[in-house]
Amino acid sequence: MAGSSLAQQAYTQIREEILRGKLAVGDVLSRRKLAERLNMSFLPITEALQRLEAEGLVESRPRIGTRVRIPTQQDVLDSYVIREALETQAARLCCSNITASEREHLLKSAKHLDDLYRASATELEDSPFLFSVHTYHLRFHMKIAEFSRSPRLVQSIECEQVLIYNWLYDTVSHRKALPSGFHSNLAQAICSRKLQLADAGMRKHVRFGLEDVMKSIANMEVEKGWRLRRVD
Amino acid sequence: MAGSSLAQQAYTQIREEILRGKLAVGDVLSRRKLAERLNMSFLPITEALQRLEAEGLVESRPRIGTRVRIPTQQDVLDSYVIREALETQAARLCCSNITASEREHLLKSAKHLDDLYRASATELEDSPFLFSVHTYHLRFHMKIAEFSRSPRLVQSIECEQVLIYNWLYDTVSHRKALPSGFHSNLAQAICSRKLQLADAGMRKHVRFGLEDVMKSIANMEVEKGWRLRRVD
DNA sequence: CTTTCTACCCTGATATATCAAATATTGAAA
DNA sequence: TTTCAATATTTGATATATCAGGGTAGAAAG
Repeated sequence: MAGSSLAQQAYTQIREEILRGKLAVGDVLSRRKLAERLNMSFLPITEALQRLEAEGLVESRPRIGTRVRIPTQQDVLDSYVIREALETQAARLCCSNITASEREHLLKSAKHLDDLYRASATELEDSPFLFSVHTYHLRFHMKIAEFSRSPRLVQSIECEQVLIYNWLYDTVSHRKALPSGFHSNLAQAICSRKLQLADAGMRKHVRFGLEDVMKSIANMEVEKGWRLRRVD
Repeated sequence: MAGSSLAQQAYTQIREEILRGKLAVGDVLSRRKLAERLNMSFLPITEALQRLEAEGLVESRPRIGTRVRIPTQQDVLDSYVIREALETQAARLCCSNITASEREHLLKSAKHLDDLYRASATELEDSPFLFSVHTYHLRFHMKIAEFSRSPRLVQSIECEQVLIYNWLYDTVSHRKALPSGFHSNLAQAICSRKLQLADAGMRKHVRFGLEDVMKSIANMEVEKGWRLRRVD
């Protein structure tokens, strides 16, 4: 980290703060303030924000300002479409290429994940335990992507995942209990050696919960205009 | 165009030159030379190159140089994996959402495209006619994406398409004749209202020809190191 | 003639300065 | 008190300057 470029450091830092919720949706990001806070000139900051904008985490308008992106219903819908496309592909390739030991690992992880979710049913909404479950869940999905043996696919999924996925964690997820064996069933479908099963299993998995998220987005009242009121 | 930012102009210009082959694979891109040629400082150039790097069209190493990206076999393989993921998703959604008039349009385009390919069988490798066929082919695929009614999906496919797709045009494509009714069959599968048919049809379509491309890449002897010999 | 090493040059990275556009603020006029 | 226009401020965009890392050519040594 210390050896990487300033732009890289800024990117990592800002992204982390957005994902952790330290910077909330709609928050204004002043390049100069950030530069001062991160102790660098605002050029590396600009580069970092350009990358984040390309990834869809922030949005900016020329000579007006930059803010953490406010996702629309269409954004979330689109995100799920892409996720479904990429993750079903990962499931297919994983199904074809997975080794015996990886298969064992995946099945075990799925079982563990289901147990975690069952245990977390009684937890409070913002407990650290829930966050760890969430992290584990993400890792489970990335594991499937890795077993597909397509580095680029892993990268694409990673990029899509964090966009809305992490955001929905804060707003709605875990509201409804998951079906029993939710992840175990998926893992078994993937390990079945049958492409159709793997494909259908993942498709169902991704689509689950989409409606809830859509509803919560609709209820969320956010400033859609560009009134970037200064924060002092 | 004249009203857009310098960075945007640079991006469009450089990208165009890469896609048109004016800048060949492996060519060195000097930010300062580009800045002078495009009549701007090298900051907008830097921003443009960063975007192109994120999209995978160029690659750069700190304090060494930037060049038009040299795709590896793995790159091409990965590109096809992503394309298959995104385009089958487009085919599925298109299958579900297409209107009667759009269906008619799609079927007609497919027929026309098949005719074009049949007519182009006797053309020379680098004829302008072949390029127009290629362009029409691309438009056919984007039409399917549009009919899926997911703007983001269109955008993602657009981004993936140009990367390698256009490149392979120059190196190998059209070497082998396409099966008769290649595109008409795809269009019919998509218009069948049956998801499985649409999915399978597109999957087959995308995979066709992958092997040829892979072979031609293997034979291509390019400098893989970073010997960025100056061009005067 | 070949190998080694050093000085020079080019590269991307970063800092600082300036600009024009758009917003926010203020204060005078109604 | 309200309206509105002039001004101050902030923003992203761009230009220019400087820096340190790495490559290259050519001198020096074998």
